[in-house]
Amino acid sequence: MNYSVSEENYIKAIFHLQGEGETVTTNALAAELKTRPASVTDMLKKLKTKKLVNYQPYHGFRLSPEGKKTALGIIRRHRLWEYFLSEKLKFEWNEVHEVAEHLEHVSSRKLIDKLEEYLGYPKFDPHGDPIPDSSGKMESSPQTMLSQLEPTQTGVVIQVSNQSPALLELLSARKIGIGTKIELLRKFAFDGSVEIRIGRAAPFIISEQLASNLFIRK
Amino acid sequence: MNYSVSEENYIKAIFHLQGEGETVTTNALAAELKTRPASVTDMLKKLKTKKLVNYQPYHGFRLSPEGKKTALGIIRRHRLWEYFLSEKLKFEWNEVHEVAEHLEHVSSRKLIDKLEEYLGYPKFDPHGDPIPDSSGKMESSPQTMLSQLEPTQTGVVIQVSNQSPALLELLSARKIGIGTKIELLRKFAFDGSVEIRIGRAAPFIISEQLASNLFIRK
DNA sequence: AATTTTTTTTAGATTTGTCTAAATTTTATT
DNA sequence: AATAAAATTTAGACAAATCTAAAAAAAATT
Repeated sequence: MNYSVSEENYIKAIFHLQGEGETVTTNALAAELKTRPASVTDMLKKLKTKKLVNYQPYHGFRLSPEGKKTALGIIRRHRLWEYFLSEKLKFEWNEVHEVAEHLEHVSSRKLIDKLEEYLGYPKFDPHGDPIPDSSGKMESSPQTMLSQLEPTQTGVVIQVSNQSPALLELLSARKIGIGTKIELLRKFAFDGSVEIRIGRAAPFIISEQLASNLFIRK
Repeated sequence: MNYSVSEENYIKAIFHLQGEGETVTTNALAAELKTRPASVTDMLKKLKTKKLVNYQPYHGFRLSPEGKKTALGIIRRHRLWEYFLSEKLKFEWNEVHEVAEHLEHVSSRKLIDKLEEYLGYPKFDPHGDPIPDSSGKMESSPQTMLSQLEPTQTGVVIQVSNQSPALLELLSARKIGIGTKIELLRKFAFDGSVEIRIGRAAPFIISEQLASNLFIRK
């Protein structure tokens, strides 16, 4: 019922990699966790005996129902702390992830439930990712890619596709964050780049790659 | 500069045991940490190479200046979290300690400084213990034992001498906590017990032992 | 279908923190 | 001062989590 920090990190990483239906490979998980494939094999044997993964040697793995439930619990803790850091402690949007990586492993059930209550039962973290409730359910944010907006439509950023430092750095420089209202002015067919405007500031152009990593709600 | 959870627990325990001028013994520390004397010896060798303790085999030890600074940092984190849990998340007074034991090991400097700011720079935790500031300084609460009050004097509980579950349980049953206003009515010379009254409730008698573990401000 | 390449697992070592049992040192007692 | 008792350290073992290097299995290529 209670897992080590290391086990929790493996469970969380498998959850992120497995998505809807994919099986996860040893190498992929090793890359994700910046560890060695041999270490992954070792840990998977342990997680298998604990019935948290369905693992067949040489043929990849996915989380068991129990493993998935555990993963959602860890993600719940992570995202609630991110919300707390951002909303209450006024951390910058791109600083919360690293600190939450540590806080998420404090596994008091009561702590997390009371924290959630204190925060007012938020449904999304500062990156726009949904926060699972105490039973593991979460909203699937109805989202559109910015690049799919039509010219002169306006939307609010509700999510970014991932939290790589490179992306966060660029967003920070562009002054784009969750909640930012963006108006799409033109689309350039040549390279897919789009011209946007934020508030009354001067319009500017962002790459197709960036535009398709920003999810918005109209 | 950054220590493991285990190292931090040793440092904190040594700090509590060494008080003003005492040298700490291997057995005392083993008892405090619920571990074996041999384990303590092992860890002390490590802490010595890291220059956190002054340790002479067979002759006890105390924290070095660097070790003391580290201890105060850990205690600062612990007490700020206790304050947060009690004040913001509405934990019961006697529940905060255990959760804070885990939170205290999340060592982001920025997290703690921002938490302190958010909490309004509290000077005492819910047990009445002073919270070190970011440089390690803390107030030494000017305190009197309840048992030293004279009849009909009144005081406010500002600290309890320790946080043993047994004491906290008794205080909880007696409905006594930090901030409770107590009027001392009589002292019984035979066994040192004292009759007290809280607000307008019926007076009752507490043991000398309990009375001398409650620190009050007049 | 055979061979090469890639992926994954195994075998054995390492680090951290713990333990038990035995040896050593210090302290207390006669 | 000698001896007994208590405290402490050493020696050697173990579990968790990691690693490197080698072996084995699967996938890709010829």
